[in-house]
This record gives sequence, C-alpha cells and structure tokens, in this order.
Amino acid sequence: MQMAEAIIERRSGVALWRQIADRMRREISQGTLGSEGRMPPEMALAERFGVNRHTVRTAIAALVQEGVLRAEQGRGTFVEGRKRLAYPIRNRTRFSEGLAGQSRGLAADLLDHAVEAAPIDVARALKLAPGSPVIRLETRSHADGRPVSRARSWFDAHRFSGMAEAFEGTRSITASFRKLGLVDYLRQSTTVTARHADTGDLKDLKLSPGAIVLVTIAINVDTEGSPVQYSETRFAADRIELHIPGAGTEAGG
Amino acid sequence: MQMAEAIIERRSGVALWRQIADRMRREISQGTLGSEGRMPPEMALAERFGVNRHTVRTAIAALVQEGVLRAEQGRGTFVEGRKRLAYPIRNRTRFSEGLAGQSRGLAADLLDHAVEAAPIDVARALKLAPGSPVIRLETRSHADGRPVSRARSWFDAHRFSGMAEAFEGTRSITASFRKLGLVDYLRQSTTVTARHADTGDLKDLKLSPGAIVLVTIAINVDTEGSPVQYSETRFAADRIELHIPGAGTEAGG
DNA sequence: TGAATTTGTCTATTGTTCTAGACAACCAAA
DNA sequence: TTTGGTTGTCTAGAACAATAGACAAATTCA
Repeated sequence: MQMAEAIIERRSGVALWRQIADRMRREISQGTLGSEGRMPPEMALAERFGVNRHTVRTAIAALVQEGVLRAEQGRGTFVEGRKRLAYPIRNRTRFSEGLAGQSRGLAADLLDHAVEAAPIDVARALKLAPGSPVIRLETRSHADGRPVSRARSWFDAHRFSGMAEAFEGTRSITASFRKLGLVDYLRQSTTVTARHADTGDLKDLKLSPGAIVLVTIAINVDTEGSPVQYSETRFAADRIELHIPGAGTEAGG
Repeated sequence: MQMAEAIIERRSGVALWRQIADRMRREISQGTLGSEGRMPPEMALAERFGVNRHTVRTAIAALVQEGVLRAEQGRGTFVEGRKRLAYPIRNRTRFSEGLAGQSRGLAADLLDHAVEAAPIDVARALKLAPGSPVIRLETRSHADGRPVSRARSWFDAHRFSGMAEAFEGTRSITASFRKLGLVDYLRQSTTVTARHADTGDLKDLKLSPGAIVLVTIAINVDTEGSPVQYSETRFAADRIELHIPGAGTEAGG
C-alpha cells in the first residue's frame, strides 16, 4: 500500500475533495499525472491520497465539470484538458452549428441589451450614419458547461427592432434573424487579435489572471451585401481555437 | 439590512469561515478593514458577509491564532497585525529560535546559491585571501506566511563545501552547520542600518514602494573565534524590530 | 463466453461546518 | 448604578463532507 500524501490537510476549512481536485489539476497541467491521457483508477488515487474512493470521485466530478477530465464507465477516466474546441470561420459562420458535435450542452445567455447611438466604428461597419440607433447585445456562450465566448453585437435598430427579445427566446443569432425575416446571411469579414484577459474577461469567462483571449471583429451581411451585424467576440484561448478553412477564402456552402 | 458580498461562495469545497478569514486578512493588510485598529462588531461582519455570527467568530478565531487580530471581551476586536515580530540579536543568535513562539509557520527558502570568488569585504570578514572561493547563499524567511527577511550569506567554500545542499535539506543555517560538523557558533558582530527598499527588496519581501528595510551585516564565528559566516540581511521594517538585549554586550547563555 | 477491471449508483453512518437562539461576562459611558 | 454594546459560551438542529460497503453497468481481454 502506498503512503498517503502529506499535502492533504484535514479540518483546514478546505474540503478534502477540493484539495485533491486542485492538486490533480495542477499535476495534470504539469504532466505529472495522467500524462498518457489516462488517469489511474479511482481506487489507486484514493490510496495515494489516503481517502475514501467517494472523496476522489467528488474531486473527479469537479474536474469533469471543469472539462479537465472525462470519465467513461467500464473504461477509465481520461484527460480532456488539452483538447480545444475548434471554431470554424467560414462564409456561413454560425456559432452553434460550428461547435455542434464537438461538445454537449451548448448554450447562450443574454447578459445585457440596450438601444444606443451607434459608435463610429459600428456605424461605419453597418453603413449607418454615426449616432443612428442600434441595438447592442451582450451575450455569452457555454460549451460543456464552461463559458467559451463573450460577444458584443450591434444591429440596426430600425431593421431588427425585436432582436433582444428574439434572442432571449431562441438563444441563437441565426434563429433570431430568421424570426425577424432574415433567412440567410454571410460572413463578410473577420479580424482576429489576441491579448491578455482584462478583469471583465476574467469574470465573464471564468478565467484565471494572465489568461489569453482571442478577439474577433466580425461583420455579417445579408444576401444583398448589406451589413446586418457587427460584433466583437472574445474567446477563451485555452478552450477554443479558430479554424479558417482554405485560408479564409473558401466560398462556403 | 446590508447586501451580502457575492465573493463568499457556498458549496465550493472551501468553508465559509476560511473564505471570510482570507478576505479579512487581505483587507486588513490593505487597510480597507480595521484601519482604525478596531474591527467592526461580529454582528456587523456577519451581516456584511451574509452569514451567522458564529461563522464570523470562527474566522476571527483563526486570525487571532495567526496573530492578525486580538479579541477582548466587552470591548471589541482589534488589529494586531501592526505589531512587529521582535528579532533578538544576541551572542547566540539563531534566526528560527529567535522568532519561535512569536509566530507560527516559520519557513525559509533557498532562492539561489553559487560558488564565487570572495569580494573584498567578505574576504576580510571571513579572514580569507581576497578571491578565495566562497559559497554564496540567497535565502528568504517567512513568518505567518509573510516574507520577513532576505539574506545573502557567504561561507568558506573549503570548510563548508556542502552548505547549499545542507540548507536545502534542513532550511536552517544552524542545522546546516551542525550537519557539516559545526555544533556551536557565536555572533561576533552585528551592524544595523536602514534605507528605503530597492526594487529587489520590494519583490523579495513583497513590500510596497517607499517601504523601509533594516539591513544587518553580521559575522558569526566558531568557538575558536574563526569566522564561519558573513551575511547581509534585509528585514521588512514594518514586520520586524531588532532587539539588542543589554546594549548588545550580553554574554549570551 | 466468462473473468477481471473500472466507473456509476445506492444506502447508511459519522464527523465537520453552519445556522439559530439564549444568556453570561465584561467594558464604557450616561 | 444603570444602560447599551460587545465578546464568550452553551445547546440544538440542519446542511455538507467523508467513510464504508454492496452491487450494477460497461468495457476489455483471455
């Protein structure tokens, strides 16, 4: 029988399962644990940490929730962390369709919305007069229970006046457009940058200080070529990678 | 009734009293809480954090144990943090013994070490020829989880060749000497100065710009009177005060 | 197929943390 | 001295964390 680790403290005000989860997460990221992509069996971990199997299971469940681990009945528990979700950027880019199949539990929240005078860059992108009324939508998307992106989108307030309500009902931009009479739209341009997460990003995307965010600035147009949406989206860089098929020039379809 | 803080999370695997204790410790050190030296009453804190008074009491008890707070029945709870640890300078000065009893969680780190040619003042103090090989140890000490001192020590590389490894194992100069065959030593001289912390001090001792450091230059000798250690130590002046019993002339014992 | 291994679920019990309320002890000031 | 405010102590119960054991369900391999 292996010696229990002295690192786990009882009666410290920190639950054993949390101490174990934190330790496993760190060791996984260091490659000390589960380096083959496979974790030791629950019983082995329980012996190693000197706790009951159920306590280890609670720790594992927390890491599964975080997306660090994946447990398969009969097979074992596997390291999931390094795999990023691939977000394809095409002419017909739809958020939920892009991630469907790669993740379970895709969901979007409407955090805030308002009607305001268009800022200058928004007005230019949407080909509106500066100061025209636009709808601003603040949304956040989750995959597998973890936030992956935070978007700020603007729409012409005249053409898409029911946008916020439509999104609240459908939780999808594509479905909201359809509800408002726009059945198809295309990605006109996407600009990608990266920077350190600011405090807002940390909170919205549940990141750790120092994390990196990918920022995309996108313009969508209808089939006539008129801009319908201008958006700035921040992706958690450790959870998402952007895929641009055919160097971004693919015709789509 | 005041709004409870959103920072306290339930069911997170971290006990509420520990979250509250950690938060109070941080706010006290920032001066946001108890800045007058007096803490708000337990009931007020309980309302602020949205928990029962007893939960706050558990958090306070932990900080009292750490030496951050002091509770007086009938009067209130007071900030004890500003009280400096007393570091006695005697003929038999040993760092960890001097602070034992005043603090819990005394610890020392080895930050760096090297063998180098003795600088002129080091050579003179250790009675070596200038340029003789000496071992330089860069160490840092913590009390109650806060860094209190940063020392640079030199030893004769011939006589104490295993010093760095010994310190790494024992984390104590006294114990390292013993391991290398020196069972007793005396403080020959100590020189004390003070200055503003430089950027290195700020980083090493986690100080705020403008902070003051006490600098001691010390020579330790063996029972024959031969110098065994020359060291320059910087103390965080807001956390440590130096005590020289009997004007530094006490015989020790 | 059958055995071994592994994760998933259930029940029960114990210990720790948190809440709730009451009252004692102590201090300071009216 | 009395009053109000504060910390200290006690009891009891609810919520959460951890242990223990048993067995189900799924996978792998001989």
